[in-house]
Amino acid sequence: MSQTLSAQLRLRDLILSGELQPGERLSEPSVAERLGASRTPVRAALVRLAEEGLVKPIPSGGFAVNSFAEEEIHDAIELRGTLEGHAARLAAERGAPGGTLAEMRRLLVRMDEATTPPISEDGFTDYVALNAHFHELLVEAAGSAVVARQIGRVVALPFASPSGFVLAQAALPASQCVLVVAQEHHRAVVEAIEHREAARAEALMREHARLARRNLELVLHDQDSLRLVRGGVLIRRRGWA
Amino acid sequence: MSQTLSAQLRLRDLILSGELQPGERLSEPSVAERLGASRTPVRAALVRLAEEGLVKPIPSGGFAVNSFAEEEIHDAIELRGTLEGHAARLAAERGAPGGTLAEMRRLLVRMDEATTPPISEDGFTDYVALNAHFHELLVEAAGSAVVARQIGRVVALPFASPSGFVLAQAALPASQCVLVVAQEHHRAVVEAIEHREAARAEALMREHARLARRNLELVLHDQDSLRLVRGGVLIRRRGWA
DNA sequence: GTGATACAACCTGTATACAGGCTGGTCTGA
DNA sequence: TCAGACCAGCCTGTATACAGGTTGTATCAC
Repeated sequence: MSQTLSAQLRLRDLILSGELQPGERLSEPSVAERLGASRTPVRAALVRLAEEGLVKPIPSGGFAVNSFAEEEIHDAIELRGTLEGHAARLAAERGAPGGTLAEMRRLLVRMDEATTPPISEDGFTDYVALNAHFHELLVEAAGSAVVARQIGRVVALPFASPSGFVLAQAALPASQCVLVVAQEHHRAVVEAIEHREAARAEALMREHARLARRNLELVLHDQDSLRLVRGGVLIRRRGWA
Repeated sequence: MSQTLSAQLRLRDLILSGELQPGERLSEPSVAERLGASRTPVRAALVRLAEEGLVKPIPSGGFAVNSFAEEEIHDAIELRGTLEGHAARLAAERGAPGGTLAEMRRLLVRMDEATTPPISEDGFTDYVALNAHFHELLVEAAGSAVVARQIGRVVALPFASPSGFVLAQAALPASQCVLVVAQEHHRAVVEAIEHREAARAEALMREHARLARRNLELVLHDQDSLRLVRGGVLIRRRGWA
């Protein structure tokens, strides 16, 4: 593995885990020393993380750990809904590859199994992986590299990703019902794509993203579950410093 | 100006003007010599252009000038329509700042003047600038940095930008009618945002982007007008090498 | 004549040295 | 005591040297 990639991954972990505080300046020499690399790959890694949004350029040069207002995350999730709706619509309009649809259906069965009440902790963990895969397949079904790239950029922020709040949700009451609704969305969108019902497919994915928005609000008022959200430490809550 | 920014701008110009051919490998030493900079800023510029999409990473390392299939541009324009529709909907739902709306209305008047038949060549040039500004204001009206950033990424590709095909359009018959329709969209979307008609605002911007798709098809069958499209040399036409 | 191999040129990834500029603190004078 | 200026440390942007790997070509063997 290249030093650049290694630095990018480790730096991302340090940020998302909260070891590097939001607002903290990331000087190249200090990061380089911490990661045991030279300034060149560290610089490249910082540029990539800035692209992802985890790090923000400082006017006088260099980068600092970024933080996110609740409204921004709101917007990012809604934007994901619109983009995934776009992808679902394209898939329905143009027709999705048979193999992709078949895999989505297989995934639906496995997700049903994972979400059959009572849901164990492992069930949630399994669901996170399966759900992420499902959303990847949806993008694949649209068959557009341009759309895939764009969605990838939004989803790069972990709390904007489809599975961002699922684990935190597990710690909340009534969480099992939310999963049931989410599953229904998944099932219905596959059906809509198969039947070439474009408007329905789009509307479903938009509504689907709304579940994440609701989870966001719930989680923000529960310090314990917020810790379960990857990158949750970067979230600036309303009325906080 | 920094060497990095200078290299980025000049390299972008070289690519969009066709001086660097699509598919051509851009080795750091050769580019550095051409631009009179050292490898470090050239490398940074290449990374940024790769982010924009003008340049594509090569598996074995380094970058090559990218090219675009007609379908990709299709998709990029439709994606822009969806994102601008998203922005228009947000603006209508949440309410746009009064100042922004006022400026959009002022712009409408000036665009009307520029597009009153018969339209001179200067009229088209003026319209390009005014149109670009109008679309920027639409994004501003949505009041979301997340959305603005995302739209900015799509629009970075010149032929996916709102004014990408306007100049080429000037060389085509019936072009004046298209401008009239586009203007009607502009007028209507401002009205929709003012009246908080979210669904209407969104649908209008989607349809608005379709005009660009139609222009794309027209232009692709007219070699002369294709030359007027910035970055047109990067477009791979169907059935071409 | 063709295929495989070896070599040479080149290119990327990385480390590091250097110059210019910014920041923060301290000291001095009013 | 407070304000302003100066100074030192640090940091970024840039240039360049070096090592490892890749590509393309030329040559040799079959």
